[in-house]
Amino acid sequence: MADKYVPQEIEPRWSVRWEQDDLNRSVVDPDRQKFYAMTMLPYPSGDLHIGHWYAMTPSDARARWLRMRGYNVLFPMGFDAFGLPAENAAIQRGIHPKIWTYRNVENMRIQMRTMGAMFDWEREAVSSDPEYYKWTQWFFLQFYKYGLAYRQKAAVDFCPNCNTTLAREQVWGEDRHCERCGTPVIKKELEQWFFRITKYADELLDHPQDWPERVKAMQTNWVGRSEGAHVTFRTEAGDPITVFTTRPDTLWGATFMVLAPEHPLVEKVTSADQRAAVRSYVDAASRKSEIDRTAEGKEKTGVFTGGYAINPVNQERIPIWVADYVLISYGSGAIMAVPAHDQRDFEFARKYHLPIRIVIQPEGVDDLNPDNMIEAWPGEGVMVNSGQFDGTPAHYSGDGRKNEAVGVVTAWLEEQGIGHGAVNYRLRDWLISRQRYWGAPIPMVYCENCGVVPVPESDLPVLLPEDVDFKPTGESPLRYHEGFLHTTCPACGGPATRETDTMDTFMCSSWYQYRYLSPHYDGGPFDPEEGAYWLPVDQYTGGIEHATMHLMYTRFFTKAMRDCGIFKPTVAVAEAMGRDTVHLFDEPMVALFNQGMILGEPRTGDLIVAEGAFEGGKLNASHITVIDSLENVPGTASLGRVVGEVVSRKELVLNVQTPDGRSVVVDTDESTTFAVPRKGEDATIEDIRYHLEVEKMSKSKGNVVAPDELVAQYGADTVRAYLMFAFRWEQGGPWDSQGIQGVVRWLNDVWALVNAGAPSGAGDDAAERDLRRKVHQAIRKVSDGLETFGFNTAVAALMELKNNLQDAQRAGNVSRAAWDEAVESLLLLMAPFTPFITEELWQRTGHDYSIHNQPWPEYDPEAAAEEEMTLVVQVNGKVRDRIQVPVDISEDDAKRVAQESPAVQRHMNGKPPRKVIYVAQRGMVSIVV
RNA sequence: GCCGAAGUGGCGGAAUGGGCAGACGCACGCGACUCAAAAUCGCGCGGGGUAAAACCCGUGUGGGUUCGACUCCCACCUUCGGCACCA
Repeated sequence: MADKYVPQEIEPRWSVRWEQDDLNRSVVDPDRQKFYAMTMLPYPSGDLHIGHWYAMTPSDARARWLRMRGYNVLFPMGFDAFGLPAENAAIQRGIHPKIWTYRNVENMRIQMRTMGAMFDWEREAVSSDPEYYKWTQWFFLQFYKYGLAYRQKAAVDFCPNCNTTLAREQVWGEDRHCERCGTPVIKKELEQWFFRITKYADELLDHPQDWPERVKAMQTNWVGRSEGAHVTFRTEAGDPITVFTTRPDTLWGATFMVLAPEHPLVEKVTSADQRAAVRSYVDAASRKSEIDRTAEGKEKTGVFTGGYAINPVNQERIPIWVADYVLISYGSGAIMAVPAHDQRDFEFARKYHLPIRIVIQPEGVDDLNPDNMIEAWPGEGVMVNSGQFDGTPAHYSGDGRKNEAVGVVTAWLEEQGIGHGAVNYRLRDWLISRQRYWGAPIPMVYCENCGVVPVPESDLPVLLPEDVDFKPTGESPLRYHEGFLHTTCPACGGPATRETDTMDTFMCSSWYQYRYLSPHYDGGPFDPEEGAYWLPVDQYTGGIEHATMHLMYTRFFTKAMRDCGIFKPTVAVAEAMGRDTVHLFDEPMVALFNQGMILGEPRTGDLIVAEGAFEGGKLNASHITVIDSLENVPGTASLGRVVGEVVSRKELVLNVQTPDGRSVVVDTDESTTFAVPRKGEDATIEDIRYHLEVEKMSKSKGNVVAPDELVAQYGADTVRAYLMFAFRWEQGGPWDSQGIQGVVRWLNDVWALVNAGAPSGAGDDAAERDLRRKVHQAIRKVSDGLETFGFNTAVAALMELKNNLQDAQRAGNVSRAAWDEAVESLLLLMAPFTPFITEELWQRTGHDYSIHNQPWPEYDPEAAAEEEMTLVVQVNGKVRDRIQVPVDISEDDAKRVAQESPAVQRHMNGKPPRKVIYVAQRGMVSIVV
């Protein structure tokens, strides 16, 4: 009897061996085709989560497969190590962010090594290392030099209780409260640094082909391009008010204008008698948060300024209103209101009894009438009430929103000098300033004489000081660090102060794919020799949650780098290598794939009988018994009792739902006794299970799955394979702690099967052909699965192949040679999924180290082809018989055999066939009578 | 409201370009082994129907195209995700 499969013994042994032998070291080799595979790097939170395994191990399997197919594969890993949690730990627990972060990094490195991933640790990059953030700062300087970075006042979220600025993700809930103390946040104006991502708005709309449609759609939405025209109205005093409109063809229908409350002209156009009303409206609007403005629902509010504007197309005098449904941050902060053809304007006009004029009359329906319209008509029609343009058709063209009237009117506006075609975007520039300590300092200096001065490149990095105080003062601790704050001006040598804000951590993660190439290189952000070979990233994988932030920023970064000339040295080397560099550095990642998320495992709460005394509505329990069904409730006690399912628990208090749907509080104390069958009589309240829904894993919900424990229990191979088998990778789903048994059995079977060796009987030709066929069918399925990220079907095919091998072993009808060939293929096909057990068995079957450097088995369609097939016969579209026939049956024979079938004849009822269809590829005959 | 994705057994899921619905697993049931349990092995496992077959129904709902629809078209429902007064 062969020994047992003990992954705990095998896995550490091979980990050490692979590391010693540099098995996963990837080096530039121009003679081989490169493949840069990358998965999103983790934040060093301290513990590797099952979600990390779910994201990384399938990605690793695919990288391994590509390596076996002959690619020179680079699959690096690192840490996105700047960020808020480190600072929170400092404030809450008094640990320095650096110590906390690096301790976590160290721990996670150890955890990650158990995954068996082919990470090239020589290329590890940690974004909080000075040798990393030096270059993050360098990028800032380059962007500044090329006009892509600028400084401006902007509002940030601020918690008045914690006295600190908050990042977006720290603001929670509809009422926008502080994540830590629950106080509603307020807005605060601060001078901040921005990157001009809007300059790339159009280019960002043009996505790499191999990106998911979902991500493309989200980014397109985010950029929010809309085409139309800028038209300049004038106030009666002659001040220009430029508006953006997508419908210049409705200009003649403008019956009023609306300014955003923050619009600079509000004060000036307001008449004396309206001043008080306007001021109070503007004040009220400024006190409301964005959410308040929208949370009030659809009801629009506004106030008349008393001022008038002149419509440049017909010289009409129209009133100017102020309303907060017009946003200062979009377009010009002013609109022309065309209530007949815009729903928002329509609602506003109805509420304040403003005139409505039809200028697009729809065809084929009753004419619109301003008096009885109940909604705006944004659709197609013919221009009316529009002077010389009356009769101009306004129909949407096939390719988008624009109608022909827009083009005609826009041309005329340009001719008249009152407007011009324009494009507007929803996208805003990227605010990168953070009033935070644990990030890369922005390398800028403020001098009284010279103003804003960049730190010279030779002075980088601007080091983050370590001796700082973490009192929540509302500003970065850097502001109070005298040694950091005070410096000399690089231009004039006079006294100056440093910028104390640090950079958004999305900056660090915008270029890490480049730093991986040469994490210790000091001649630039990355070594051009490496870049010229490996770039760009061929396959990027990660969570969908980064669709609009990280993935837009990293695309912007690459384009900005290109325009700053940062790729020039790389291009030169690449061209010398013979690579085509046209558009090579326009995008950071050629292909993208998003995996889903593992959710918590649902379970029902324990059914309990709680006995004790009622006090008000709550039961003070003296004894609690867990029961298996409501049918065997134990004998009645004289005391009060509650029977039902435990829905939740908070410390010593249980919430119990009774069968009639009532919710009862059951309180316990040290004297309460518990009887839990699975634990015995000495159980505690900790042993009572409460109800869990399917929801995101979190410590507070008590539904997290710890990969370390799973690895200790089952081994990494099992955890890897289970994560790949149990879910559609792109979808994810709730964890199922029972399902892993299937994978446990599979690997145990493979272990036993391979160790047992070939069956002793003589080979049977047909059986051997059969086995070989199964092998080649598996090669195809597994390869297909890996290609398309269908890891679950790939593992299913491997399980099936194991079943086939078991059958052959039991039948004992294949020769040793045929058996060995099949086993060898099985191990090779499994290697990307379960690297440890396959390496071990590869060695035990007498093969040369390492299985991971072997070529991927070649698929032979002839070997995979079936000799027989099941001919499916349908009569009037319903399957009536299945007949075994040779694969190469002729069409005539197939049709004849089908019609001879008794079952088929029965259903033909003696009627002649009207039509007989033969589908050779599917082995099917369809008879119509 | 707009944009996008998805609805298949008790559960996770499979089904190449319209062609045998439910691969592979989990759970469950019955049997074997065992003093017993676990592990393991064998059989069964969408619903109805039958002694067994035959047969009928079945991929969110309702229509349509087709010899044939999980797959294509139209309308709708539900769930999830993104954006949201964007002029």
